[in-house]
Amino acid sequence: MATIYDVARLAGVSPATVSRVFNGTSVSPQKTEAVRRAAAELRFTPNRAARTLRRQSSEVIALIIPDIENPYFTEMARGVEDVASTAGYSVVLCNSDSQTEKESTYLRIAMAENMSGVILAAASDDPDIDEVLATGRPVVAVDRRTGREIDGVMMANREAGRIAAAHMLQLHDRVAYIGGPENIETAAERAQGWRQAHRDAGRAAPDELLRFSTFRVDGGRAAMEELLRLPEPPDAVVAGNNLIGVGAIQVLTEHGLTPPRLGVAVIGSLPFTTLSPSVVSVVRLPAREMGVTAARMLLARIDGDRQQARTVVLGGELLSAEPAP
Amino acid sequence: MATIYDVARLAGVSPATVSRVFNGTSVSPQKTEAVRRAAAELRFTPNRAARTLRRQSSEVIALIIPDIENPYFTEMARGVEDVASTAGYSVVLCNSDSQTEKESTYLRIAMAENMSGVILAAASDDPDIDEVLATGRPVVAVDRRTGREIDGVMMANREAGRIAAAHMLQLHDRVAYIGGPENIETAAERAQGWRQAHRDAGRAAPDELLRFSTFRVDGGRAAMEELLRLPEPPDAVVAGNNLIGVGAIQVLTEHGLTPPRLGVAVIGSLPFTTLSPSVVSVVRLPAREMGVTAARMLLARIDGDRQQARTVVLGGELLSAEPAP
DNA sequence: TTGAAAGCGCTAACAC
DNA sequence: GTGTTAGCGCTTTCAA
Repeated sequence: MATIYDVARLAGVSPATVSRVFNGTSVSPQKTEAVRRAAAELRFTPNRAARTLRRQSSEVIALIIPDIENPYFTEMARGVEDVASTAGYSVVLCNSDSQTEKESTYLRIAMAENMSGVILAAASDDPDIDEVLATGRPVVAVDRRTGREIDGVMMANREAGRIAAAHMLQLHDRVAYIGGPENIETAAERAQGWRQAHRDAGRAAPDELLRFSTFRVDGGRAAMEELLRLPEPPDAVVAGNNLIGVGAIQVLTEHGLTPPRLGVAVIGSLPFTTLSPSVVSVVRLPAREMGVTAARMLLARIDGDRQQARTVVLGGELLSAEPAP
Repeated sequence: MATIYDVARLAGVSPATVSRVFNGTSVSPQKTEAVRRAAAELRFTPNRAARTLRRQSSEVIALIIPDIENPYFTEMARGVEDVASTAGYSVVLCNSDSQTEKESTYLRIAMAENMSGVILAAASDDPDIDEVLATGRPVVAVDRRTGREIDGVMMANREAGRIAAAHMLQLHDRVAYIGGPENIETAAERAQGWRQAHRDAGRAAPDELLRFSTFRVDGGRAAMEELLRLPEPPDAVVAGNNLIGVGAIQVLTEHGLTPPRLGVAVIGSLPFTTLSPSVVSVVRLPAREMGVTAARMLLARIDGDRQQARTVVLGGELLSAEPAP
């Protein structure tokens, strides 16, 4: 790989001038042209490690998510990437696998690589970000709060849970809820919405129909199996995220209870569904928009935005499978 | 962030000794201990930009895929990541979006960042990798060939197509095929398998039932719609990849033809399916294994393996929905 | 506008 | 085994 010295020699200028051409400071038109020509001829690309070392920052942002195989997060990643790449930033996608340890490793790497900032969908409610913040690098939280005074983009989880459950309660009596791990705020909030819907309908929330599981397909499967084994099983279920929805519907299908035989509402889009859209209600969560918003906030911070930390809350949209009364 | 000079001062040794402690060359136990203590106290993490600049290589590998929202590729990514992170390497996941231009950009970044190697699922059959290869960095091709003499891990595409079609031909007469873009080898090979199956069965391949589309859900949808509008529609269909399968089944469902009313075989796993496993035949492609194998080959090359380029071909596994005769 | 030169933090060759 | 030192390729003062 050619260096600026090679380019400088070929163009008959100093290395500093080459650098200036590539960084937009004023250079005479002739020299600019000569440098461009030489750079093209040598297929010169600035060495990023050197640039990063010198500048103490690189045009890379880290996006750390808990599950790269979950379409909700990949959709969000697309949003982040589109905004970032338009602004000339690259995105490094890191999969924490919901493990705080892996997450910390990636956070250290982000620092050690002098990355410009981090977008974090945290694996726990107390992620290891203080050191990153101490270096002055911005962090934006997505989907899950961090307990820090930083920018964030969240979903209206409680409201999403409430809408989904309320919708089911219009046509069903015993509406179950399967959520993610109780210690993850997202999951807890959505469950609160389910409770709220019962209260709003003047009923007691049937806690025997509430299950906290994992945000994965197998979690949805296990919980649904359990619910069906109950002496008095539910006649409808709210799935706390997309993958739980998939697992629950799989189990229902295996038991001959494919929706709408048993009512199903899912929080988040049903990924790659092959069901008719008219049989399952979905509270669509705008994942891509969450990514776009987070990326914009982060870039603004990188550009020196110093205003107080803001949290943007995005609402879900009910795509109803069943008629409102 | 602390530097090795800070650590050296605190530990009462030279910077070189600190470096040695972190790089495994011989240092006396006492000094090692002193350095470790000082490093811990200062929360020292080696600056990667500096290390990379000096070493001319970083412990990062790039994984470039055409569609980050396709579970086939994210499953592969998991395989790559598991192997790489065990070996102390980080994986940077790049989404080329099937655009050769974006792909080239990421390849340049990989070079400019001095990454150790690249795993590439190419967007075209002639990707822009010669410069990377010229720098001596290894590239391993996955899923799609590159026309270069480099290591690769491919699926037995033709065979997968043949098995899927042969299976459908056991119970059906008019077996259609919907594949990805004809100019992508993967797609063309699988279609050849479909033709082969017809020949093997002593029939002419019904080319009016062959559709080349995109490897996405909308591609599968459009092609399936077309096929159903035919004066003499098919009674079974082979989907050339997972997402085409999803799109095709969606359309069938909307037309009241949910499998098994019309026979469906899919090449690749049906992502997050909510169908009963007994209604759709799947030729499972071992995506994770492809990633694992590719990562191992790449790491071996990085470690100096100089043997001739090899291509590993992985076979698919038929998960049958319908009884063999 | 341009060039010379210092230095970002680290590693590796060399000297002891 | 350990320290000194040069230098990876770039950006950015400082002077001209």
